[in-house]
Amino acid sequence: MQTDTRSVREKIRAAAVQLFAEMGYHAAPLRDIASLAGIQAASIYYHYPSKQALLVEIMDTHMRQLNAHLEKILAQPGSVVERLYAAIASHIRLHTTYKAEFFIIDTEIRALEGENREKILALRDEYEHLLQRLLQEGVEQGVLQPTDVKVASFAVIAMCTEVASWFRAQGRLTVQQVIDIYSQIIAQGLVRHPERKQEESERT
Amino acid sequence: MQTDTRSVREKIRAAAVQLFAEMGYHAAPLRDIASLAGIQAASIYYHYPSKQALLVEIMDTHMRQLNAHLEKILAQPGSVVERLYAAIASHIRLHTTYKAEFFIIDTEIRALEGENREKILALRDEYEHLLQRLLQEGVEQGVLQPTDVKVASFAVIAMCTEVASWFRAQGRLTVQQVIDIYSQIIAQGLVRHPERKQEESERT
DNA sequence: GTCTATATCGGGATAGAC
DNA sequence: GTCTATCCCGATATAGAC
Repeated sequence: MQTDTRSVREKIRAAAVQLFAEMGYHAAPLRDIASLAGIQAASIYYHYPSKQALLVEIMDTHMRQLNAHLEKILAQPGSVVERLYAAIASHIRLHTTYKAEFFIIDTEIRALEGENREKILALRDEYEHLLQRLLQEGVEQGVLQPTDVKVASFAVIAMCTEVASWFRAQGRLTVQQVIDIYSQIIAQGLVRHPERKQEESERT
Repeated sequence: MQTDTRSVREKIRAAAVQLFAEMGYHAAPLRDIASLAGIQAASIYYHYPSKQALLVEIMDTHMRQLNAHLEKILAQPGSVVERLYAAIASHIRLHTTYKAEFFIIDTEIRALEGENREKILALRDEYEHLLQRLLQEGVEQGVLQPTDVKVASFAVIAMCTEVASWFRAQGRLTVQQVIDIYSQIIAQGLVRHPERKQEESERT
């Protein structure tokens, strides 16, 4: 046990992350956030102009981080499939490392007021577009299945995002194991096609 | 334009569904729900004991409906793969038909108080277990890829559930098209393996 | 920078008339 | 069954001392 060296601002933010995730934005009283941070409610206003500003900062920070990681991956050399695996790994790694933060992003978009909402949604759109561009490239190259790229991007993002809801750091699986399982599901699907040659799948 | 034949209770519930979905449970004032239903806020209490009861009824109804549909599908004859396709179709069909209701189920679990939360979570667990049993059977039969059945069930449910967030009835795709696209992604994955025979996939 | 005290408001819920 | 009127509480935010 050593003394807490985080700045008050950081403590407030961490407390907000915890309570927004546990109770939801509207249900989390500023007094409780302050209490968790070890100060009085009024003191928060020296560091943040409003409760809403706290929410926006949390969402903005990690959406930008998510986008930055994906941009870096897409800019790297390597095949579409390799970059897709890297994208999946990055998404899951961030969503497990910043579990609460991304859970908030995923569930509290509605709590954003006015232009804050537009701003965060624009970042989310950007992320989706980056992934869609990769998938599109793969489909055109013929290395990915011909599919609806928009829908496929939603599917991949949804399943990888939801890891933040159920993953437990001390649970049965490591992050790497989760990444491997998801990668395989996304790449090959669930249905086994043993030595498929010419014959069609049984699907109508 | 004909007269509204829905009971007042139904109107209240429909209004609650709309506003809970649009604004979130805590952000939706009972006065607005009443106004949408064409009555005064106090009149709601003749039909429902509390705001919370309204939320519980909405969630409970549709979680039970979802489970009932899946149970029926699993009890039918047919291969695991056929039943999996039927399960996906059922999930997506319900999540697009009752888009707002399932969006609420997906985002407002935290708003449930005390034992209400346990009750709804138990229903969700039940659904997951039903799907897991099907997947497990498929893996054991060798018709599904060897995978982590729990994680696979989360992945399938997450991606199919999120359809409720983006689907628009008047949008580019019909429900059936969405079902077909998702079925293919879940079954075969995104990576193409042209005439794969013995050679391994390029994945490390 | 943090505190105490408080302004101000909107929310769910209730009482009781009709 | 639905209304009007209102209770009562907890919420964000502000004022101003220290």
